[in-house]
Amino acid sequence: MKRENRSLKLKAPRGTRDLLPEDMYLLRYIEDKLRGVFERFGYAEVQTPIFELFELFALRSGDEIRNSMFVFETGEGEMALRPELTAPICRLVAEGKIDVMTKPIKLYYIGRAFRYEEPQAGRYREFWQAGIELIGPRHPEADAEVVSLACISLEELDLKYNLELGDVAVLRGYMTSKGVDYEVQNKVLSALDHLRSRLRKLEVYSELLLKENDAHLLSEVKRFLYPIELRKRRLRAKVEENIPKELIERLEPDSRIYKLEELRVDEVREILKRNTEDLKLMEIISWCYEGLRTSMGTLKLPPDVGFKLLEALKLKSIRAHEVLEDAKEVFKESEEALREIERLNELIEYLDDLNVKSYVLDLGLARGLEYYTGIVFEIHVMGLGAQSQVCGGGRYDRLIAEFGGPDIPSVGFAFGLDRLMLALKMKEIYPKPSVPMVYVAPISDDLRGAALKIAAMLRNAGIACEVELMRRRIRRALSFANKRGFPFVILIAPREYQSGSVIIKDMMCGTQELVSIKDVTDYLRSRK
RNA sequence: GCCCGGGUAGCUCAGUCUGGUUAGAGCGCGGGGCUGUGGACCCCGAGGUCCCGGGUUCAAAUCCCGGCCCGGGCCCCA
Repeated sequence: MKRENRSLKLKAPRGTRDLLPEDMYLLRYIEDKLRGVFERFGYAEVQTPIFELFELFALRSGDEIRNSMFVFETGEGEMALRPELTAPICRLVAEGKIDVMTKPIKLYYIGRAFRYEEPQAGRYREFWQAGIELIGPRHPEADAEVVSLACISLEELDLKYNLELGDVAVLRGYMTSKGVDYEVQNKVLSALDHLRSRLRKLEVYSELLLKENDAHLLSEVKRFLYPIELRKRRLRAKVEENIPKELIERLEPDSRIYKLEELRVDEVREILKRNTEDLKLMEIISWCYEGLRTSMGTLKLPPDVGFKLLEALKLKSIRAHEVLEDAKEVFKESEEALREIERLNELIEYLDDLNVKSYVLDLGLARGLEYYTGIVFEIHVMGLGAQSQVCGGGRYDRLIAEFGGPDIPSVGFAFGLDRLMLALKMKEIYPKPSVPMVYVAPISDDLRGAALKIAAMLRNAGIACEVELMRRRIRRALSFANKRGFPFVILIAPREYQSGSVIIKDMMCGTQELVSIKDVTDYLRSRK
């Protein structure tokens, strides 16, 4: 008690956490549910090392991932704690450890991953992932099954969710038909995703302003607009001859953003609206005139392609068929894109067959990761704060080949178990560890041995029980048993024990019975 | 890296704006009321370097400066 807690320097590192019994129980519960669903679909569990050669993750991931890994040097090369589990699984397959002739290969995993990032709600440096990889089929029915598997998993956990479905193959198909290099495609797709999230943000601000027009929100809006304004001014000042003048002139600087608090709400919203257009324009300038950095130098996207891609941002709706109709119109000149749209059409039919009917189809959804080649999807659970995404996945047909394995297509997804835990905890009713059925308390000190004997007998018979170990007096012992929630207490009293019996007290209703020691096990079994 | 909020008893927190004798509450813990009986009973008790360092002041948990740590948000993702 008098220990100096503050002198204790050893605590769990930032971003990690200790899972207490209640947490572990919930985690195992989720694991069990997911295992059940995965195995019902024919997936088999694998486990890969917690660390891998740094190269495995560095190979295809962007610079940001590079800096967000736990890396350490060994005598046998640079190692990294895995930041995700898809790459290790692909490595495993590429190594030829699984018979790739008999397809499909269905694998699942549950394990920890590590990222060196700033911790936040639902985001840790050490976190749990559970996911599946379907290796072999390249057809839409495989995609559909994977998506429905993710949905069923959440339904099994009794969680309400929102599914967002996208497909980078359409945009890739379009770009390919326009002769855009694969690596440039990757850059554009992640840039598009980034743009998308910033545009959404502007919308959110605009809505929030109507409700809570406070200084805090305004200063946040200001901070968001400031860099945009800055870039506008720079672009205008630069006068790069290769950027068309009419584009630059559309980017009008607006010094009103420096004094937002003096403006009316509708004026601020108007500024936000104008900035959404400006953001898109600047993206075009960046892609098509300034160029995108790739391993082969700075490459530029043809302007007509750039503008076309921006149109993809509008291809988003819960009415999937309409999105596809619009997409056909937008990409009508590209046979490749049309073919992918046709395939998507097939996919949504299959989803319908699998009862996946409510989702947002969004062709602008690209998910930051660069290795996706087909469908991509995200699943969100409301109420989790900034980290609402509990699942992310998609198709990556080139990954295994990139690791030096055979050219096998695959689809997969991963759940964030930490977030699932949060989501379940928020529901108030979530599985909690059970208390042993019986608590054995002696009434006098000389009967402590007897208590141990009785407990041993019960445990032998498979009945979970605890013995009073704190030498509490009977009153405190019952109080403790009550607080812990034991259904039954066995009181060992001198007189009764002498004649071969104990007192069994039902803590629910308060009644107690004298039971002969040899009948205790059966008595408790019958009361179960 | 940037923007908020926080650090006071084992736990959850009040007190801080408006500085002032022994720093509080609830829960928990220990004991008693009751030789051997819990749940919303009563009484008593233990338990604190008020995150650290410096400054202002007759006087600092309280005000100022610096630091550390924790939580939330931006970015990115699970």
